[in-house]
Amino acid sequence: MSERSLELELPDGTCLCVPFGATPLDVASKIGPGLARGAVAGAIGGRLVDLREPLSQSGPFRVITARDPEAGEVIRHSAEHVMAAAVKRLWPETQIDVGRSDHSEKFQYDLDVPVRLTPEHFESIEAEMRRIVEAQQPLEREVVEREEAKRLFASLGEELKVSRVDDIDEGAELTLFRNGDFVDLCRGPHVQQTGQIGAFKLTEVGGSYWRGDESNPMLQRIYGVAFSTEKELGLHLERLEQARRRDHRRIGADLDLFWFHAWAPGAPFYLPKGLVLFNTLVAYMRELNLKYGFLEVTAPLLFDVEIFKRSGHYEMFPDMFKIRASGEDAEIGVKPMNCPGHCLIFGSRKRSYRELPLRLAEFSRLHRNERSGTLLGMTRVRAMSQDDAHIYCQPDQVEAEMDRVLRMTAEVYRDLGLSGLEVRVATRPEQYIGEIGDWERAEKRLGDATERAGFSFEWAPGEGAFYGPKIEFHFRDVLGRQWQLGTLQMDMAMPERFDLRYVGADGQEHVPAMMHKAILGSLERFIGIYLEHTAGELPLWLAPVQAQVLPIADRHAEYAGKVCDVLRGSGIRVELDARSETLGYRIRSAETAKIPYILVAGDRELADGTVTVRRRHQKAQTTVGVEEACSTLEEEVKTRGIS
RNA sequence: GCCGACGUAGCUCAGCUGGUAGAGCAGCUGAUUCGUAAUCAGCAGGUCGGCGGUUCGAGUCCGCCCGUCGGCUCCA
Repeated sequence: MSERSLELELPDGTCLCVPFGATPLDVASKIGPGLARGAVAGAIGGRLVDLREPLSQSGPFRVITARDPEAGEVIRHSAEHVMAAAVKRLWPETQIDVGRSDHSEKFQYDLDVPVRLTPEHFESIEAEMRRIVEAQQPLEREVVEREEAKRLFASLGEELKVSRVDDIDEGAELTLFRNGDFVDLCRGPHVQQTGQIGAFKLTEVGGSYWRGDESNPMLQRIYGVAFSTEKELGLHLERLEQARRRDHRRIGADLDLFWFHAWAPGAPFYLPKGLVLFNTLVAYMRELNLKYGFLEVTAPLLFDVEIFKRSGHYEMFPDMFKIRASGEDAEIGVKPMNCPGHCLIFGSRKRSYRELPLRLAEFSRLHRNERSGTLLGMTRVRAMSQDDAHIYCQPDQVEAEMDRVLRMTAEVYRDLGLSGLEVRVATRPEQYIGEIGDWERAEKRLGDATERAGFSFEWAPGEGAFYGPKIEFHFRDVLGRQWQLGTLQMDMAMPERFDLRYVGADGQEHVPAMMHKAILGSLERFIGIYLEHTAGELPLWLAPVQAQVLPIADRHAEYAGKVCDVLRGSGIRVELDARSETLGYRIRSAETAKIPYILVAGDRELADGTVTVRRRHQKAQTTVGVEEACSTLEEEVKTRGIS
């Protein structure tokens, strides 16, 4: 291969030799004019390249067309420019800031617009966008010098953009993309002409701080989605509708699980059925605490804030503690976490190495003064409980304790049917306490333990807690959304801060190692996530009502009541629905309440001492003896059957 | 907290440019006694989120507050 040419390996296996500096569009034209017309980008070695960008390397090459999955991000990126152009046409004084870096799902633009934008403006912006799309404006790529770019943006009154140019590293090549009179600093890639943006829709508008900093003025951010076809847009909107139906706030209200009142923002009321779910989860975690050697405690709810000054939380979260009993000198705080209390328990008497590891678990309700704008149903609350525990051990026991927690974690996620886990090890953040060397050792120990437990993981640099690095478990739900659940964290600060010591085998005092563990995390948040994941169709062992007994007519009510008694005697949560409604009506009522089992009792069942069993969503039924139905349910509860 | 939208019966929503509220479902009562996703009839249910203002008159217009939702933790 000469220096003056590149060798491109095409998807069909053939090799194409092109001159150095040829563009993907040149290559596409060489292959065929139809392909060139349909091209939206090139890809070399899997990396997207703008059609107008000169190629500088050999390798596997593809032309991306509207049919390729990668086309979406190119189309969205170009739609983003079209949107900004449309807004500038409508309000010429608008200054543009920046768009989105990840176009895998949506696009956005931060703009300084002279009007307060509301969704009502979308129609006119979209109409303007449509005009630009229909005009099939070519997107032109241009390489410019830094000073030239600054002069250009200054002449256009784009002060925000001028300052963005200053942010870019010296020596980096600056490129502009133009369509019509719109010009933006941009790396691309972009479609050839705006007509390739098949379908788009603006979705949201909201504020965003200039450079993400709350002390800066606020710009307006418009979000949108774009696809190559109307059909894809339709599918996208359907997915949103599906997510809306699974919204845990809706399910929680429909199934009478929990409720919120304006007088306690961010603090759920658990209704009887919701509390069954909560309590069942706690009972399950208690079972595992016993199995894995965790000892449950309860520390006080209100504390002199001295404890949080000691732990370091007071300094980190100064707004978290805002209670003062009148006439008292001490500032009182409601506890936002359990660890300081557990440290007091550890320090309550002299500790021997013989009682280590000491694993203290607690389910107490915690209160955190989360900012009002961040509250969201059960998933972001101010009052919550965690399946929390703190482990105090000798330094040489840390590995074994990590392994123990990771085994427990794997067991919980398996029992709950949560797959699609992704694990991250989060390292030292900018604000931290302790020594860097200790941090690095702890980070490695966490990574190693994760691998020993059979999880693959990724590093999450700078995302650890201020007191130590942590393992984070992320779970992907059936709709593909990712949620953080459990964590295992090293704590390099608190044992010293609370002056914790144990007497070792050598008769000397030592500082214990400390770890924080939560597997479900906040139970409120977990319940919210799990309801969305399961669409409210909880497995039998967690269902607030496990079975509904339906007598066909009044004359069967007494027998149905007896069936209920038998099931209740075995600990099954059962309800009788003897309303004078048709059977079909009551079946529907039980199905929409997502009750796992419907047991019907009529003349035949009364005569034979049986019930007809209908599993949720299954039309097929079987008739079995009451005792048999009872033991089937008992077995399914016991084994925590998923479905 | 900041930006924006929204707040009408338990739920989902209607209520035009101001003239003192309406539906479906749920609930209750009665009839029906029924074999696997909605039987019929009737009844009841609302300080229109709260407070203040404009007006002869406010669910509707204006202001403040509360709540909920969407967004804000950047990075061509």
